[in-house]
Amino acid sequence: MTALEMQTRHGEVCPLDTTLKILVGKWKSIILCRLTAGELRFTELLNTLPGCTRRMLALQLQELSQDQIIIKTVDLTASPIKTSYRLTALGTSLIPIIQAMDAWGATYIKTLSSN
Amino acid sequence: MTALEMQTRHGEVCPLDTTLKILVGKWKSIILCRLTAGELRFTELLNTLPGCTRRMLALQLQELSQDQIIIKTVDLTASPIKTSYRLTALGTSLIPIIQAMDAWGATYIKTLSSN
DNA sequence: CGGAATCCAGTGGGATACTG
DNA sequence: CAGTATCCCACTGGATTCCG
Repeated sequence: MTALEMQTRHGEVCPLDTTLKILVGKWKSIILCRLTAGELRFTELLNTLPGCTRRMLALQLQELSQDQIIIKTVDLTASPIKTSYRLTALGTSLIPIIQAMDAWGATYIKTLSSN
Repeated sequence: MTALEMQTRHGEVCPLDTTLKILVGKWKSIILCRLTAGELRFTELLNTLPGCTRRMLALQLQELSQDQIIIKTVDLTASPIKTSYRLTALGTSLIPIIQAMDAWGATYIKTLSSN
């Protein structure tokens, strides 16, 4: 089920929650950070995520795809088959927010660390 | 445990994840929306959150307090005792991000609904 | 009034193994 | 190479009850 379906199914829809549901997941935020730089292959992505298993990466990519934040393209002419992932227009429109949250988090960490 | 402790405990710290951990919780985003308008009492807050139990509200407020996003003040001279919650400076600095995410979510919902 | 304690169900995510 | 399938555990959040 997509994040939007999860929301609309139960009464009230808070747009803020919709956005949060899309971003939340063990590896989603960092995947989004990576894809901000451009298209990546499954294994390339995996290699930039130490500690992430293929299963988890596949799951998180699947959810982001269903929410139309990223898109997957498969090159069948290649051998072995190559699959690539990149941000959609919707995903790209999230970048400023991601950057703002990343910056806020960095400030937050510095503030609380200096106590 | 605070969101920051959760992060720093396990190796890598992604500031974006720190921010997300703070915002995620069944009622946190909507609580933050409410407190943006100003200070509120426990019961006042509860009344604006249909479906939220006292236990859940108390839990979410506790976590937000530990993360220093909101602050709780208790008026012992009143009878019955009154407790109020309001945003801290850190919490206030989150408002633009919250508004941006809310706006993005609204656009997202409209975009996907018109398919 | 504003919680805390206890119990319980659903789910996110880890380990491992298998596949087109 | 790029995934699925299974099993399992820990944690989030719900229901209910009790307390200062």
